[in-house]
Amino acid sequence: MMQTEKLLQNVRLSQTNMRKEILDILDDSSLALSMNEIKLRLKSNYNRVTLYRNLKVLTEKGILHQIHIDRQDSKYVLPLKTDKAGEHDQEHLHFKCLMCNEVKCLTDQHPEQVVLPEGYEKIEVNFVVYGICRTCKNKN
Amino acid sequence: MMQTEKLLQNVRLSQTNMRKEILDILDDSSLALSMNEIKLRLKSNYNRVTLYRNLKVLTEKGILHQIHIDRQDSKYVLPLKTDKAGEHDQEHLHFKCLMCNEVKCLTDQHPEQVVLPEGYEKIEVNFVVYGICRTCKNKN
DNA sequence: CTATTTTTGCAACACTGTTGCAAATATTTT
DNA sequence: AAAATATTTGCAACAGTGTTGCAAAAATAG
Repeated sequence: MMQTEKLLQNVRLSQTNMRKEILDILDDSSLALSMNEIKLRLKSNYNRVTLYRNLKVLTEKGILHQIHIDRQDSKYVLPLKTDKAGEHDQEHLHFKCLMCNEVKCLTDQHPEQVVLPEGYEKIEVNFVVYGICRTCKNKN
Repeated sequence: MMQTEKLLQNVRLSQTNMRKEILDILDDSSLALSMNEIKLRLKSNYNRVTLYRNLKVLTEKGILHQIHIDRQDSKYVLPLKTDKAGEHDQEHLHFKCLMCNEVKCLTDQHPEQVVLPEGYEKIEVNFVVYGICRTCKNKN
């Protein structure tokens, strides 16, 4: 169980219905969800711009994490949920199934420490593996 | 020096001006380029749909490699050029500088072999590190 | 409860992705 | 090399997402 109120309070964002719903939806989901998948699960008919702005601000504040799957597809996750200890930016891989398009966090797969050339500074990483998931594989 | 003709011939694509220009542009560039960056370097005023279709087909045929930087940004490289031995899909990291937006292939950084859960099949990977490059760092 | 701040919905525009189709170009065949 | 065939191009058009400004609505602070 998570308290969405606390999350919003910590970063000084107002407690609006849409924000609480977004966090609940992502908390309930075992998969990373796209903006549109989130939109479909919202109870009321909210405006798409508002959703866009909320996903943006929640990501900027570090509450959500955005995974850049490909040009047409980016997904959001609640890292507080998937990572054990509340470590926001634990580096881990993401897997996208090219058949069912589902995206999973491979939280047990931490990439080795990235070594950048002299003088380069790392801020964030985005590691995606594309392939076929077990469920889709068994369908054939 | 590369022979763009051979590349196109190998995959049975017609030798059109735009295709030859695209390959030359990417061959000349030390950086991964976006669709728009390629468009700006084309000599004639080609149609954007044609460019889109050519980048798509060249990527599908394996001549170009597309790097998914983020939702608004994807870049193309000529892997034959950057990888030594003509190994197309050598897994390596990409680095995007968040100040100058340049994208470099970190060809000497090969990620350790990815281990997927039982029953999952890997097809492709896309690993991007975001940060600040040396040049931008020295400007401050 | 009122004043202030933040958020929402709407209109509007930009850019990229995407398709269908006819005209233009490239390739193959004779 | 010209004709026949196949491929590619440019254009129109539409969809989806990103993005901004602004007034109305909602949330928070006093």
